[in-house]
Amino acid sequence: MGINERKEKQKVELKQQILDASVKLFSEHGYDGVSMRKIAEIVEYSPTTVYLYFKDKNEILFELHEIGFKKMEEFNRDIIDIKNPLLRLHKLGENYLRFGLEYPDYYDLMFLLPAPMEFINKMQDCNWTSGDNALFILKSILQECMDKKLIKHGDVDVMAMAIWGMVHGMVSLTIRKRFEKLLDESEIIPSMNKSLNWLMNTMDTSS
Amino acid sequence: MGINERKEKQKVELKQQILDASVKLFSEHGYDGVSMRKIAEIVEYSPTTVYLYFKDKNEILFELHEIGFKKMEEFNRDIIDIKNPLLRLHKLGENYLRFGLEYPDYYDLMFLLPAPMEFINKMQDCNWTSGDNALFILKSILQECMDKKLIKHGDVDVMAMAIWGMVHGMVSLTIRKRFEKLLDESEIIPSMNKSLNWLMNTMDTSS
DNA sequence: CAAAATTAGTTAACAGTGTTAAGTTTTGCA
DNA sequence: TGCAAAACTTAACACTGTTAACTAATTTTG
Repeated sequence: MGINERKEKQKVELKQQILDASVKLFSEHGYDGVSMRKIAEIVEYSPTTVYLYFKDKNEILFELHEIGFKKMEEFNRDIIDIKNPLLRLHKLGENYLRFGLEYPDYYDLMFLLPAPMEFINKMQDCNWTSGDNALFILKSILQECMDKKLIKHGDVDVMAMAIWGMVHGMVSLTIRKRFEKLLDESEIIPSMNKSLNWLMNTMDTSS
Repeated sequence: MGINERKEKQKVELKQQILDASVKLFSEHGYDGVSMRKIAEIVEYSPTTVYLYFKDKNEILFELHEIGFKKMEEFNRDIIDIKNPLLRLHKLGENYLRFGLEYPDYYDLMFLLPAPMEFINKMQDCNWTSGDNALFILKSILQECMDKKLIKHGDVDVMAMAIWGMVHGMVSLTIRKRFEKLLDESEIIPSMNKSLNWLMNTMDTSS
């Protein structure tokens, strides 16, 4: 069935083109810059054709959110080399902050905007796999720190929530412009890193 | 000038009516339920009349954000009675979490949505007074803790950022539904409180 | 008191949004 | 070649915030 194969390939290609157009709009004009009509214009099809390849706009935004998680994974590719789990945890936190500030739009989609979660909730198998994987990495490192007695014994889940909460909180307060009027522009990023340092030091049993 | 007084009073009244209508829509249908046309319909004026009393929709949302801060202040009315600043800090954190979960829509407007900040940025005197005041309370308590040597000496600004970041992070991850698929529904709120406890204990010099 | 000027409010429109139902064109196969 | 299925488009719905231009009411002035 060579003809069916070719048709299948064309379908996959157009789906990818739609996604590429979405990425282009998203990267250049942010979340609000993505609209079904603009996507359709780029791929040179009518707006309704997009709906033959994606259920709705949320599905497209979900795919963009997935791309964001892949970018974040790349950010953390080098941390596995760090032997000391406490240092590795620290670096993971630093990377998280850096990612959020370098890709605020992707960060928004991954952790702030409702769209991707709305899509997940309408799926049959509604799991947030990307979030699950990211949290697993954090928990594993924390467990290792505890096993090696580098941090005080405690509930890993609770500690993971606290640490993730802290870095997420600082990133989201920054990208949603809540620090702008409170801190000096130039002090925001250093302060965030200092806050992370403070937490790491406070946790460290050797200090 | 009794006639001018009456006119002024009428203007103030209609402005208040518009705000009341906005609060009603916001409380009953959330952020997306507030629209200029719906507000106009409630106050029984044409949509464009609203623009004679508020510069734009962002100004209305800014006012709702201010109402949110007043609600939050009420939440913290009783904490001044707590003598021990470390306990007061703990209670402040607990209240923050509780407020965010009880009034997720107001919390959204106060700390997550861009609208109020966009309004502030277009003002001549662009200060985020409400945010400033809230941060001041946190810093003051932290300073008192440090003065009484209940916590390790350090930079108050940095610690405030870390603590605010953590509680804000946990609330925003909750209301933006990032914990839903990761934790058991019933465990979210207890876990958040445990995380706060963990931080407080880790900070406490006596433990 | 009547005319002019100011204030208050409305109508109509612009330029966009996501999404759906119905209709058309293209394609593949018997 | 005819027909069915797939692919795609047109037109429409029900909204959104916002502005310019117009009308109606009210106040001030001559």
